Amino acid sequence: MRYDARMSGNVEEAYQRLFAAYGPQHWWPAETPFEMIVGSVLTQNTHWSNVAKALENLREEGLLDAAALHRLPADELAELIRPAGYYRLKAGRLKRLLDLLFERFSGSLDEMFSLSLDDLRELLLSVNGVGPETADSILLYAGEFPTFVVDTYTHRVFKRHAWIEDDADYHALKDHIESGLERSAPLFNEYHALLVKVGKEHCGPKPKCEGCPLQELLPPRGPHEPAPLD
DNA sequence: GACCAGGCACATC
DNA sequence: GATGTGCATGGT
Repeated sequence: MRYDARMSGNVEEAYQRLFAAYGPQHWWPAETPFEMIVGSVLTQNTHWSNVAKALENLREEGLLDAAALHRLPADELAELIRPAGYYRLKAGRLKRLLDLLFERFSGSLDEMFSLSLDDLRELLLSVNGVGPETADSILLYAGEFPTFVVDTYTHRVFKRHAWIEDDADYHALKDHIESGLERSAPLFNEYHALLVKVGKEHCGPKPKCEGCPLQELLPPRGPHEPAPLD
């Protein structure tokens, strides 16, 4: 996704610099929309390498399939996703999400994704264990809806640079980013991936600003002064 | 061994 | 409404 002249503000400037520095990220590493839905839950507060192990366990058992996973008892699911951590919690969350898929949409992802963005977002959020980031991940990465996924890295990058107030919550940051960009699923996908990339390399709990593509975007409080967060 | 990671719900004040 | 806590594995 290349820079588009209609984008504006530091949101766009940051994207432009990140894309120039890192190029397309080809996110995310799941093969099907259903796998992305499962991954969205498994990756809650968890490194993707652990999620990949859990997904591989499911793949080996032929369980990366909505109907098959829906039939699997929660305790068996828990054991298979153990490498992803919080495995009992996440097994329950996945089962509740699958219950919704089958009770409301006969197990059809196409039918589920035929809802409007706002309606489906609200529905996903009604599932216990699906919060704003998980809902937006499902909508963007599996459903290809133009909704921005705000994660820990997004918060850190935007607050460290003082591009948004320190107390900005999920939706404040989401609205800020969405309003500064063309509303496009491929663009939101790429931007989120780039923020994770720069987050891992430069904007973790301990900032490593040397060589950061965002270093020249000077915030009011001074270059890369860590914001009082975390 | 401590620290961290593509969160979320629930308890308590 | 804000703040604290449990959930758990695996890599650095």
